[in-house]
This record gives sequence, structure tokens and C-alpha cells, in this order.
Amino acid sequence: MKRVTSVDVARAVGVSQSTVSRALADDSRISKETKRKIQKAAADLGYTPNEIARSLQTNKTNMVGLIMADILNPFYPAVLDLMTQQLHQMGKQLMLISVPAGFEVDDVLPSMLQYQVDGVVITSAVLSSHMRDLLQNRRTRVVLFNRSLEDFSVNSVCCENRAASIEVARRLINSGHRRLAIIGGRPDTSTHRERYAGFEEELRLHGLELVGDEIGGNTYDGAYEAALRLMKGRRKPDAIFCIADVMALGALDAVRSKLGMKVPDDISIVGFDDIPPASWPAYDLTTVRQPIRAMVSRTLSLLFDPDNFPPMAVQVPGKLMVRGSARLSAPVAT
Amino acid sequence: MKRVTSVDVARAVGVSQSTVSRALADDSRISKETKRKIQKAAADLGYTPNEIARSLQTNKTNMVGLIMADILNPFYPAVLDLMTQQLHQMGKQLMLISVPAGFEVDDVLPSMLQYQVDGVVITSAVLSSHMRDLLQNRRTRVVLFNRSLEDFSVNSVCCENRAASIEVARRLINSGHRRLAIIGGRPDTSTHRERYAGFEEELRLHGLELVGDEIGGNTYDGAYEAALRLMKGRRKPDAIFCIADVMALGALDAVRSKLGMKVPDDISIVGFDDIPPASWPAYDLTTVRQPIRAMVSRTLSLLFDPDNFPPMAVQVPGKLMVRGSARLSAPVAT
DNA sequence: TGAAGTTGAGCATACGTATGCACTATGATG
DNA sequence: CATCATAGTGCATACGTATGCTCAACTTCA
Repeated sequence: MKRVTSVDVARAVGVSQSTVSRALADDSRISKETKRKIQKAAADLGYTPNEIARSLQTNKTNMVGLIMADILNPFYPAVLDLMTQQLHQMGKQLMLISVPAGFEVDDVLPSMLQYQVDGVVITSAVLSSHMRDLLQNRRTRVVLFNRSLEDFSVNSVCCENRAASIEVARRLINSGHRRLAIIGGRPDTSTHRERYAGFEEELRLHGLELVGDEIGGNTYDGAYEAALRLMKGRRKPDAIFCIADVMALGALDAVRSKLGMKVPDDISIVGFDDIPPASWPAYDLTTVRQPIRAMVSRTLSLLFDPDNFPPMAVQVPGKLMVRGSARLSAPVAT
Repeated sequence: MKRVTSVDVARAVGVSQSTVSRALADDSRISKETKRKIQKAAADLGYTPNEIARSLQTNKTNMVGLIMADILNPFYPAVLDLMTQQLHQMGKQLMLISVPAGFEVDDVLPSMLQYQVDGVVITSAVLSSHMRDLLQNRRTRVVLFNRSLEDFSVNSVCCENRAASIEVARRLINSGHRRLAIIGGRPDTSTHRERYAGFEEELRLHGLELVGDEIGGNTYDGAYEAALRLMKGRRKPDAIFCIADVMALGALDAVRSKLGMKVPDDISIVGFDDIPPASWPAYDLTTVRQPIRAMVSRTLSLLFDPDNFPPMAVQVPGKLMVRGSARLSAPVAT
């Protein structure tokens, strides 16, 4: 069966194709009566506009590209969910690519650009300066989600990583912890650096330094091993700050099931993100909640705000969710 | 900056646009020499083919639509990951929509079809007969993932739900359990019905019947409550089969943290899916693993196999992962 | 030497829509 | 009554690519 086009509708009503196009766009030049007839005919014939043809003509696809580098992290399903829904509400579509292990954003971005997406969101990954320039030349907006660039040459939306990490450190110290350790993600990422730096900075303010620091690679298994390494060290930590919840869960399981330790009696563990399992009784993880909804909204605003220039680095505040995995006393006024 | 088109390349080399098009498609009619010059010029100018224009011409977008109804279920990130990667390898793109709560597939599908996707995959949801016919008319292939229709009017890829559930029941019974209960997802879904039916059937074969059956709505929280209801019943179960892992985790947390029961000593709990947390020590969940990779491959095969007609219902075998949440004795030969 | 075949390329058009411009009624204005 | 604005519609073209057909130049073979 042949697809029905605006030409078919035009023929059915006895008007020109341009009149159909205008009628369906509710152009003021077309009379009420004609519009009515055209809408009726379009419905009867089951006409659906061809967005591909429209895109070619208008030079605008209403598609947004999303490149996810860490889709298996339980933090992202909620992001994806909100993103697709908000876009759908705006009448836009989402084109998704998950970057395979061992590949870079640069490897998958070009194939997305061939589809002329109006904008690109990149989560958990950064952009080579080459691609950044290329995007800039073709005037395709980009927003980094949960990552930032130090030179502010690209839009980014992040949580206030530094501030939140400082708060975590302060609360732990004020509650009597003295042997603090950290499990990082990947040292080449901005989230890692910012959370790490904030935490360590606050320690120094109190005359302390890290008794251990390990890399968990942002995975459950990586953090499981990292925690075990930490506990083999000379100075055993009495608190571990994991810069992502998946890793906190791994660390928690490691010290509990492998070493038979009690949490939070023997050791406090704090995470970052507030993924769903964090609030389950089996973990009851104290963590920093990232305001996903706000972050997604800001991301899309940056993407579509026509006069967003120069690029902005948006930061939204996180919120410490105090649960049972860390021995914390009441907050002290500062 | 103006986008560079095949016309620009043609002008640069001094040939016609059609020659450029053919050269880049490696058409045999174009001489090696001309091809070389064209490729060079294309690279120099930074030419990227416009897939939108190409799609309009060829009536083929190389885009696949994915409609996910249950994206927050931890089972799906892995599906999504494999799907985008396999598609990318095939030179195709993924257009994603997550169905918001309270909406139907029918509400979001049309907007996807306007983009002329070559095929549609629907997870955790079904298709109205109206939409089924509409898709059939425009010759757009559909595959249901993890759901099936009883009349086989649409392609589907599922796990062998019945067989796996029978095995779960048999193993539980052979291990001495006599008071079996089940927590279902949503009664209107095929996965619910098949798993429920297989489980109950095997019970009857052994002269048993369910001591309880509750609905968990495929969510952690729903199953948490469902488990508590089950334990308030007249005949307390000594084993609960949850037809999805998220629910098994909720049930587990409910009986352990709320009721202080020991698993598997006081009660056995079995899930379905084998999501990542299932294998974490905190849960150590005995469950049926769905072979995601195979399921995704079969889905894409069905989608692109030109002579896949009539629609098929593909079933792939699940695998019982024996862990610590159920008291199981060694399997008995049958 | 002439006919047929082969190679390499261009011309023209199509895909489905949007839109600038021209055109025709119709009524308003002086 | 001539002029002009206005409303309503059609014509023609453009977007960037693919492709059927035509054509010229050259090679091959009898």
C-alpha cells in the first residue's frame, strides 16, 4: 500500500498541495472552511506528515542526539526516562547511542550528525576539541551531562560536586571519624576530580589526610576490590566516601560479606547519586542525591535556548540523604 | 557556515553531482581515478552525507524505533546497551521513547512513525490491534520484546517463561517446600500469565496448590508490600516465586528487614531475569537468567530478515542460576 | 574498416514538504 | 467608477541525495 502524502490529500479536496501544507500548519491565509475540509480529508485518508521530508525542507529535524557512555550505571535509567519524556512533550525525538567499551564519543558522534540532529547531549563523557569545533561550525548545540570541561568551551550541567563532597567530609569528621578514605571512579573525569578535591580539601582544613585512596572504575566489582585493598592497608579507614553509589554498594558488600564487618558500627560508607537500591533496606546507603529532574530540565533549556552564548557551566545543588550506612551525629551549625 | 553538500564536492572536482554520489557509493561505473579525486575532495571539504536527504530519496531511514514501557526496571539497561551497539554496528540508529506512566504505546507510536523508522521494537508492552494493522499497512516491521500475543499476529521474542517456571516449581518442591506462593507482576501481561501458569501447573502435578498469590506491579515497592501481605495470610509460604527480580529484591528485603526472617532458612525466594543486583552478596538471589544477548540478536534478526513472514514467536531458554536465596537440593533426574 | 560492445560520465527527475511570489476575486475607499 | 487593500489560493522552486536513461569516447573483433 502506497503511503498517503499531502498531494493525495490535496487531490481529494481539490486544492493544491501548498494549500494543504498551509492548512495543516494553521496558516492564517487559509479560510476556516478550506481548513475544515482538508482536516477531514487528511483524517479520512489517514495522512501522516513525513517528518523526514519536512526536516529536509526546514533544515531542522527536531531530533536530539544522546550519547551515553555509562548506560549500565543504575544512575542513568532515570535520566533516560525523564529525557525521553520531556523531549516527547516538546514534540521532539531522541536518538540514542551507547558508547561501547573501548570506544570514544568521537567514534559514534559522526554517525549521529549525519542525521542532522538539532542538538547533542553527552553523558559521562567529554568531547575532543576537534569534535567541539566541528559541532560549533555546523551550529549544533552540545550539552555535557554530569561532566564539565575546565575551559568552559562547552555547555555542561552538573551537580555541585565540590560543595556536596565538602559537606560529606565535614559531617563525617564532626561525627568522630578520623581515618577517612575514598574510592574514586576514573581520575580523568571531572566528577571524580571535583568530588575527590572537595573531600580532600575539607580533610586538610581539619588537619587530616586520606588514609587511603583507590580507584573503583565506576563499577560495582571495581569498588568491591578497591574496598578490600583499602582494608588491607596499614591504616584501616573508619569511613569510606565512594564517589558513586554503584561503587558504594560494592564497597558495602565487600566489607560486610567478605570481611564480616558491621556497617556503620565498624565503618561508615557514603555514596553519591542516590540510585534506587541506595534506599533499599539491604543497603540503606547514606548518599548525596543528584536532582535528576532539575538537571534534565536545565540540560534541555541549554540545548534550546536560542541565545545561550557563550557556553555555560550549570551547577545544581545536591542533597545529603542521611541513612544508616554512616555513623553521623546531628549537623553542627557553621 | 554553510553545510557542505555533494554538489560542493562535485564543483570542487569538476564533475556532476551524480558522479559524486556514485563514487562515494563505490559504483563500478566510476573510474578508480575519479573516485580517488572525489574522495580526496570530500575529505578536504569535510563533506558528510545528509542522511535525511538520503532517506527521503531511498525511502529508508535506517532508523529503528524502540518503545520502552518499563525503562526503570533494572532489567532493561543491558537490553538498551546491547540494542544500541548492535544497531550501530549494522549502521543503523535507534530512536527511543519511554512510555510515561498512564500512557499507552498507541500514544507515542505515531510520533515515531512520522520519522519513517524502518522497524519498531516494543518492550514490556503490547500493541493495539488498530496499531498493528496500521503498521502492517505501511509495511513497518514490529517485534515485541519480552511480551507476546496469543494470536501470533506480531513478531515476539521471549524467554521460555513456562518451561523455566516449571523448573523453578519442581526444584522447590523436590527440595521439600510445600507451601508455595507467587508474586505476580501485572496480570494483563503475557510474561505474568506464562510464568504464573507454568508454576501453578507444576504444583498441581504434585498435588499442591498455591498458598498465596499477590500482585507486585513489577516494582520493588509493590512486591515489598505484596510479600508482607503473603506473610499475614493463614498459611504462611515457605517459598515465594517472584516473576521478576526487582520484585524478588523487594520481597527479600520485606521478609528480612521488616519481619526479621532468615533467607533461605525461614523462607526461599526465587526471582526471574538475573539483573545485576541479584548476584550481589546482599541479595544472592536464586533466579532464572534471561539470555539478553541472544534475545536482542533474535529481535534484530526478525526485524531485518526480509522474508520473515508470517510473524514468529521466538522463545529462547532461560537458565536457573542457583544462589543462596532458596534452599535447593541437587537436581533430580527426571 | 565498420559494427558492436564497453567504459565513464552527465542530464533530468524524483522523494514529500515548505514557502516566496504571483494571481484572482471581493469588498472598501475616495 | 477607478483604485486599492485584503483574503484566499495556486505556481514554482528548493532542500540534498539517488538513479534511470542518454550519450560520447574508446576498445575489440570479424
